[in-house]
Amino acid sequence: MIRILVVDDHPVVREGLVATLEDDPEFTVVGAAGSAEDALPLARSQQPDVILLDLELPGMDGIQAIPALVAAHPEARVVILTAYDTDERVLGAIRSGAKGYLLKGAGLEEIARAIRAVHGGGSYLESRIAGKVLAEVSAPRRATTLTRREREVLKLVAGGRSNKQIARALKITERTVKFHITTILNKLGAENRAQAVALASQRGLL
Amino acid sequence: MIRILVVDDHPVVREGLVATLEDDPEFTVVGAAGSAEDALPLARSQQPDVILLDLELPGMDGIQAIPALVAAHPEARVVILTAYDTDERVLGAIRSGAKGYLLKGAGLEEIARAIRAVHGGGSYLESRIAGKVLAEVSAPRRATTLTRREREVLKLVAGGRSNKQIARALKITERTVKFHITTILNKLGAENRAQAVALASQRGLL
DNA sequence: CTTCCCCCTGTCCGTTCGGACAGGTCCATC
DNA sequence: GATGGACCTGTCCGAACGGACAGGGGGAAG
Repeated sequence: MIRILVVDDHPVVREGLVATLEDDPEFTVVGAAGSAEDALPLARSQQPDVILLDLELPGMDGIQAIPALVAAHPEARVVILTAYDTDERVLGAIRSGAKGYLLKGAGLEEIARAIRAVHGGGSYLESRIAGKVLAEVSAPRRATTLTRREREVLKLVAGGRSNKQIARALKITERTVKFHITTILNKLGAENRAQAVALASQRGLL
Repeated sequence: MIRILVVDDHPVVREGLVATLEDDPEFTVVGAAGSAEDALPLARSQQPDVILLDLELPGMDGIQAIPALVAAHPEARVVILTAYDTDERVLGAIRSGAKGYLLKGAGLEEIARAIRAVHGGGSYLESRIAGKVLAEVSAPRRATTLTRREREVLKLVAGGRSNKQIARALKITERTVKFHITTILNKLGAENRAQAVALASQRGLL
């Protein structure tokens, strides 16, 4: 009997998961929450074997929630079930300790397979996700990680501000703004600021 | 007894909706489909009173599916239940004939309310959605609709192409490209191409 | 203490943008 | 046949952009 905690802010999805998991005699849902904050005390008190976690949550971010949940109950194995499939999200979740990653749209049998896999000490990545992870380890890591300052600059660029305006806003020189933008373009592989905004947007960096 | 057809490509959401709707004695689910193509014959054969429709579907787009479903069974009232809340999606769905619009995250009672409302000949818009619709009718129409050509140009801009490159790609003059871009900036209310890309991206125009 | 990373600054220069002026054709609707 | 929308083109010009050169300071980790 695998004890499961469901964390999803959509009532429909949450109730659907609870109902269908309960149908399977090898699973029992010991708790359901709509936010990471609500899930933490449940993880402590209910001692679930597996936590099914959505990444898009109100309040605390899903990625941050993973270590917090594991800290609350170290035996728990976390399986992500979300609509997001950007590299940042996927790799962030894996690095934070998720043992499974499913995309919404996954069939019920696949969810069951993933739960069994991680409960048995293994891991389960949906094929599309597995591909991303493999690409990450095989490629020496194309620096997609922008520094805090670079993200600040990029957000202002996306807001339509000119270099001069950004300089004023951040209290730095226009020259420094140009420097940051050059770095951003290199890291993202963009030709100019417009493409940088497009790439950042589709990778969820804004 | 309100007859309902559920259309959603996520098995979890679909099953969750079916299960919880069936719990309510005033509803009966007469069919469930994962795509518009599968839903059309069901709409014809099952004659549902209300169709719960997700907008993100494989194959035929959800917005296009609305008139098709209504054509298949004119008595049906369509309620949208989706994660998208961009102006384009919302207004597109309403214009296409949707009578209700709910966001994923809506509670089960709210979904029930919406179904009863549209079945009674009324309509039901979640408050956030209602705000968008009101803004649309009150404001004399801020032209958010880009022409085909403008979208073409904007996509190339987002791809990092310069005006000269766009001109070559579209076999027009660089001057004409500038003309289109000026129009795009005005329509989107952007200061420059970078912001235009950001706005277009978050409104789902790319 | 050295190394590495993030952050900052400077000059020079060719290219690109975007606004403001003004004009044309094609096509569907009325 | 007129009207309006989408699409196209032209010149001029100041401002903005992005690359290339080269350099300094502070904090964290080894």
